[in-house]
Amino acid sequence: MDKYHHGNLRSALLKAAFQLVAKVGMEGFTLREVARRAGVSHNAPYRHFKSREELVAALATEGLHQLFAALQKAVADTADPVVRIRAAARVYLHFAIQNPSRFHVMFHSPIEWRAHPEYTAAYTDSLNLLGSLMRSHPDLGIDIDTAGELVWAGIHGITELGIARRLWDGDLVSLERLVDSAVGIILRGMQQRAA
Amino acid sequence: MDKYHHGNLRSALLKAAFQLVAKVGMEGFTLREVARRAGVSHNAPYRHFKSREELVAALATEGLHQLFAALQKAVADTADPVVRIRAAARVYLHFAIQNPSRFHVMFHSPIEWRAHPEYTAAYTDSLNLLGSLMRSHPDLGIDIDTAGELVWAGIHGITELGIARRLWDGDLVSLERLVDSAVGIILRGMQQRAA
DNA sequence: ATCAAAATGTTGCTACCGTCAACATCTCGC
DNA sequence: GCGAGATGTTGACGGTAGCAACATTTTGAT
Repeated sequence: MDKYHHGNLRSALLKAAFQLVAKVGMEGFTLREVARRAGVSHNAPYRHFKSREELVAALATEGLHQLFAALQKAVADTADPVVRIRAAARVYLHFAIQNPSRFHVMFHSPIEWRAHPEYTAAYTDSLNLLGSLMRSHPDLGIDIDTAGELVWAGIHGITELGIARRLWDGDLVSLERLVDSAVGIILRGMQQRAA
Repeated sequence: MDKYHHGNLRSALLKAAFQLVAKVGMEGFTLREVARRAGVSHNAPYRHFKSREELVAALATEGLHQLFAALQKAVADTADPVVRIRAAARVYLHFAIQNPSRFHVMFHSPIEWRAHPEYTAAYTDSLNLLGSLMRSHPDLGIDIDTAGELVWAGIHGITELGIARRLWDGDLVSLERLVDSAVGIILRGMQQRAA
């Protein structure tokens, strides 16, 4: 059950969609253009996605899976909690900088996510990963979930502003330094509160 | 030089646009619908905005002005640096929570901002305000600009995730607490680095 | 005060988009 | 091998951004 007329058109559409969104961003992202790039008629996608929004949701979900995989890989290298958190933060940043449009789809699509449980599930995966990292860090002096949210928010904020070119001269290394600083500062700030 | 046929159609269009974007978000935001709401023909806006994108850019810029004004007001109440920073952070959060679509237009519109210097200028205003707040805080033990960027990124991250309902149960107070915590933790983390 | 020119608004068009309905074709289970 | 369901196509409809041509109002020089 793999090749009918086209052969796995669904994943071909997703691939074409990723390429298109990388090239033209969400503005100018068109269902018809995706179909064109997949070499099918403008209505073929409707056999695999109920609507344009469903395709975008699938795109976002797939992006989250990629991010989760990257986070897992980055975290596997060491057991030191701080190093792992920093590694995760850097991967988050890198992912976004290298795929800004993809990141945009993942986090800024005006979609009612409650109607897309796969998305929420994929989201929760990464969240849980970060949570477990925080749990392995001793002496945070603050509720674990709150600690995770704060670290996440800090990284996310730097990443967002980085993508938007607000605090970025184009030098990825300096942004990376900013992320490292943020992780250190936030963790230190939490510990001091415990004292 | 104020009233021609309609009378200040430009600002009427902006007002209509704000209402429309608040009601339907950026998806479904239509130049023609804006014109309809302003009671003019579908092409009248083109006498005041070169394109749809120009209207969106004007909307974003106007939103930044509103945010800047709110920040200024919030900061005027006291001289204590920490209190001022916290007040600014809360205003940032409130603005975004109360006008999520407006916030979205301001920060997520896929527009080449280099082509819109008024936007960049409006942006810089708020940035400078935050910078001056940081400058009045003693003993940060870190480059002032970097400190400002980090605080800003932290607040921005919480705000973004708050809007996206990632870390929000609908209770604004708990989000506010999170922002307060973040400000305290980040400032403490910076100071400790100095020691 | 006049009147040409500029500013502002309207009508109508083109090309494109998302989506629906009807039709065509392929593949699988029996 | 054949019918049913899955998959892809064609054609249509209403809506949108933007262009061009036209209409109307205001302005400013005389």
